[in-house]
Amino acid sequence: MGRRERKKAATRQALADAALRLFLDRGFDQVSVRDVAEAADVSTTTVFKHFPSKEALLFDLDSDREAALIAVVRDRPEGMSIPTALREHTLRMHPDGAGDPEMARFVELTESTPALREYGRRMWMRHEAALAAAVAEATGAPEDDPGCAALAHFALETVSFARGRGDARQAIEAAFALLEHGWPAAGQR
Amino acid sequence: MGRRERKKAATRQALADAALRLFLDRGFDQVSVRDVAEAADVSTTTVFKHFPSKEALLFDLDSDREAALIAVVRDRPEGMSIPTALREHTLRMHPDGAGDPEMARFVELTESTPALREYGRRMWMRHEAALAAAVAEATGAPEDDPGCAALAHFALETVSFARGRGDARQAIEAAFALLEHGWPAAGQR
DNA sequence: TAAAAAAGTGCAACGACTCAACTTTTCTAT
DNA sequence: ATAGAAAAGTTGAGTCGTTGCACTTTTTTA
Repeated sequence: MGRRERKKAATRQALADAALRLFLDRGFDQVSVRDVAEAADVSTTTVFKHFPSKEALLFDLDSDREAALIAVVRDRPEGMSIPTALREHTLRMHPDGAGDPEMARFVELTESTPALREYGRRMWMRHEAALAAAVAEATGAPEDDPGCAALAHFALETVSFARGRGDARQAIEAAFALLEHGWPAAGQR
Repeated sequence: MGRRERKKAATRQALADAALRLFLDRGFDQVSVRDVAEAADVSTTTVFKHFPSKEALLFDLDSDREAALIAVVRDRPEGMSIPTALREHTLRMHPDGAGDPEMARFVELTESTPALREYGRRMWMRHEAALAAAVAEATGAPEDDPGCAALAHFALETVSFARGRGDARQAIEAAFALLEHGWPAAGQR
């Protein structure tokens, strides 16, 4: 790895670090890209050579979540339904305040800033096509089967739905119950 | 209605008209707010006194869609399930190229411009809470029941899901079938 | 090793949007 | 009816995110 690539990676890291620190400190909207650039001692243009947008400064660690999602569908235990497997995965991934306080502050920041919420949702929803394909593969349906695509879409949407509700865990469970069993008929309610 | 309010409404209408014409003509990103202001013979700042954003210039006719949504749930025919009623409503509202060509061009514009797609979705999703309350009311569940909220969320998401898929009608039907009957068990697939 | 290609950096600019001030219109108290 | 206050419309100057163009630096190629 040449000196050039090392310096590039260092600059990128310095930018991400400075951004995280400043955003947590003052709030996303109270920090300008110029501030971040200055804190990392580069020009504002350089920021956008490393990151496609201001929001992207925060969502740097974004890889192999798609792979995990697909593996959950493909490698689920014998007899477990796809919605159940996805529900367990979603609940497992969901950041309950239990983790370190740094993470808690990060989650609080992203959920309370509209631009970040929206960006996070878009990033998450990018996996819809891949997940739909995995579901189709697992059930033997045609690759672009609309039912599989709908399940993929709604399963991913679940985390967006859980946001802003009081009890996120309960919301996720209710949403997946609907996907698994459908809307209860009038008699059984 | 005084002269003042009339003039205000006239300016607002002139802005919306100019915006629609210019956007359809050149495309959303190829028209600046300044262009719209100039076409309506006001300053750019005035535009933002009438509309909260550039996107809002297009989504002016936005009222009583929520009322219709709630009425669909409340006044559905005896014996018709809520998901079915919402499915019929969604299909009925969906703009198939059948209407006037002006509408077709409008739909094409909003669907091909990312900023407009996103904005349209946000506006549409604003009705989630009201729809969830209507569903809870209709089933006798507590007002903030997570299952009712999930149905409302997913039912609205349906149109977002149908976007970008080849056959929108088929997509909507598949999505509502999932909400109505749940994910088919392994045996019946 | 020179030249050329590629990549990093920065200045200046554009477009969306806001702020503080100014003007005009409407309301209210005499 | 009218002066003065309050409300609302309008504006020019500025901020912030983001991009095009020019320049420097590093790597590759002849």
